[in-house]
Amino acid sequence: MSRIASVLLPMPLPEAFDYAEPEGLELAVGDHVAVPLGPRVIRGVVMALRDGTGGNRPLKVIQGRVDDPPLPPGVLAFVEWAARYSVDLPGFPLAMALRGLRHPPPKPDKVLVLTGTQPARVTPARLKVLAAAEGVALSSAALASAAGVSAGVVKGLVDEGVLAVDFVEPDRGLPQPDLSLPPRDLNPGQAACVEVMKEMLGAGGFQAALLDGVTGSGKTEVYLEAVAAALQDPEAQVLILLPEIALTQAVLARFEQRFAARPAEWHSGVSPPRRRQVWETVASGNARIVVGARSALFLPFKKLRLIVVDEEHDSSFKQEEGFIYQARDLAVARAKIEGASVLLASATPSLESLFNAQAGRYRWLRLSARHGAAQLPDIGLVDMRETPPEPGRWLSPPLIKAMAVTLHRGEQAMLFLNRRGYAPLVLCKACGEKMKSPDSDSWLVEHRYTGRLVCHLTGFSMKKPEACPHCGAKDSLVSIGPGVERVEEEARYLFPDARVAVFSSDTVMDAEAAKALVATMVAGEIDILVATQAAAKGHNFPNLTLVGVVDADLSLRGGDLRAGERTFQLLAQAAGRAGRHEKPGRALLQTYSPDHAVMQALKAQDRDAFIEAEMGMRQDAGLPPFGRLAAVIASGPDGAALEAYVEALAAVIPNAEGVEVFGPADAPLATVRGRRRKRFLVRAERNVDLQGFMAAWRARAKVPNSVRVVIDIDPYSFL
DNA sequence: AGCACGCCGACT
DNA sequence: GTCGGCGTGCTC
Repeated sequence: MSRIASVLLPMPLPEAFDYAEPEGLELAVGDHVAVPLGPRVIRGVVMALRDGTGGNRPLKVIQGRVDDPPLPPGVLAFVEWAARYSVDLPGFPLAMALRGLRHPPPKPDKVLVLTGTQPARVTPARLKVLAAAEGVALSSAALASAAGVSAGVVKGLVDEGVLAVDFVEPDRGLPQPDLSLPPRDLNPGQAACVEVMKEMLGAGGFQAALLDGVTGSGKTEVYLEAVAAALQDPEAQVLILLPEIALTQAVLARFEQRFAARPAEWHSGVSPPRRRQVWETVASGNARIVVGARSALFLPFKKLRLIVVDEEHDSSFKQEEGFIYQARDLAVARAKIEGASVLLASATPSLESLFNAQAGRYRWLRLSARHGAAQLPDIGLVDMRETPPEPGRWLSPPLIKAMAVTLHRGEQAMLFLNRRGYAPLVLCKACGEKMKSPDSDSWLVEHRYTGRLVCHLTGFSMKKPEACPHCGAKDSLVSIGPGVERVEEEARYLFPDARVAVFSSDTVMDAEAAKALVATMVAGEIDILVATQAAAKGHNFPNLTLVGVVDADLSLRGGDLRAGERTFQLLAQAAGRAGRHEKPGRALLQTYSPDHAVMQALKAQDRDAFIEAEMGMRQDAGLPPFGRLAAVIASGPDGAALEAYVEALAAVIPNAEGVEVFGPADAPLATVRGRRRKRFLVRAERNVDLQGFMAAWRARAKVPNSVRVVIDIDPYSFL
């Protein structure tokens, strides 16, 4: 009996395609295969096999098997689940699962080894080389430097046949974690959490827990021990998901300390050849611990037993472009598919996770005591109406005074402002024209370091003009509002002797630079650190005792669903920077609305009060986690075609119980990169099959060629 | 995503 | 008279 293989291709196709299994090739589900597609040959993955022939129309025949490690069943199921969940084409999540295979593995290293031949002439320099080469295989440059001789001496010996070129595989086997090392001392609260985790892992099958502990309460120790417990199974693998790569170095170091081996690392900063290596060691089961960003969820684990999602509330887990997904939710799904445990950890859990914990779907592990001698910082509000900064300045007198005291004591201060650049808006004081990006509605942000105006949405940038491009007035452009660069300027002016540095994605481009800056801060070589969100979490600065939040109201403005939640999280995290160690810390929040419930809850450090208020509000409005949201964003360069499509879509909204559709409206940024954007927002009851509704709706209207439609399940950014 | 097929402008 | 622009439609 011949067989039909259902082959999924990493391309925007609606479904897996059927191919005939060739004579004499025994395929298996998960195998990589090369298949003809139109005039080309594409690599795909066998999703299923069944007996049969093409029937009416003969099927094309699979060209052959590609010799890469097959995808395990868990990944295949996960890919299908993720596509259904995101209402998107299955080729996209498959492409993510194959990301490690796009590049060849690292090339073998060229090394020199002794052949046993004796040199014709023996010189002192040659003797040094022979001694250095004894029993090792080094590259010629490394050998020359180890022997302290020039490259010429080494080359001479190679030419004489004393040394021979050999090729060795670069270190493939990852160092294995040492599970015999003693755990760190845990306080009773931490020990209790670890016990629950051990119980969950012991019970087997899908289990979920929320590790809810204030900043500095020692969550990392808890999950390190949970990892140790999971790895008692000699084949088990664990995945630690982090919201951004700036955090990975610190976490990798903690694991290295605990297990005397560096975990495998997976994120956009890892080189393609290295990625392939990691992908293969994950597939073979040799990588026991993987630390990575959200895309690590698609790795081909052989026996995944535990997923830890650290800083689970962090909005960077939401992938907003291309294949749209919320990595925290997919982590739970992957754990379910694998029959593994998932641990969501945060000092400020998302309302969604708290909701699940309250409902008993997740075990709720609470850590309240701070680890060691560190104390919670004292949080104070600065009423900007009572004690405003001088005109054109952004730091209020109380904050400046606190900074002076801190610096005088030889301690460090951090000023936190979640805005890159110098000023978020430049306008002409003569005609009032606002500098905008030519192909988008967003304001151009002034960057003084580079002297340019930059659109943070599209990347457009231009030199700051001398005269207003609208009315031609000279020297009429004024910078409105603060960015980190401007706060840095003010800090330097106020404290000319202080060492001031900026931590933002403009000054700290990659993980290396982040590491270097953190080290400088820890070493006490910075007095005032001005930081955006990039530095709001994860690092331990022992001598940091003051955090000033320049604009605490920033995310309270605008009608965003999660604004209050985000502000609370951000400020709690930023405040948590101060006084992690022995020195008591202090946080000062500059606000124009000190009476706002969020500000009051923060000041009182009353998280429960905040959550209760916020949950009540969400419940009344039927918003997540009590209801579900989805967005449709249609965009295109042709305004008329877009309008027509959106009208057509509005006319065919399916009738469904418990679903409300709002729109079409201009998306808040109505033009991006020259494309107009329209948006529908869908609100559904919790029990509604939202994905089914969205898929059915979209299928009812033909999409014109110039229009692109994106469905965003559980949208975060309303822009 | 590619790649072909298909109808309208400046060239050997 | 052709070469080629990229619009649109298909790939088991």
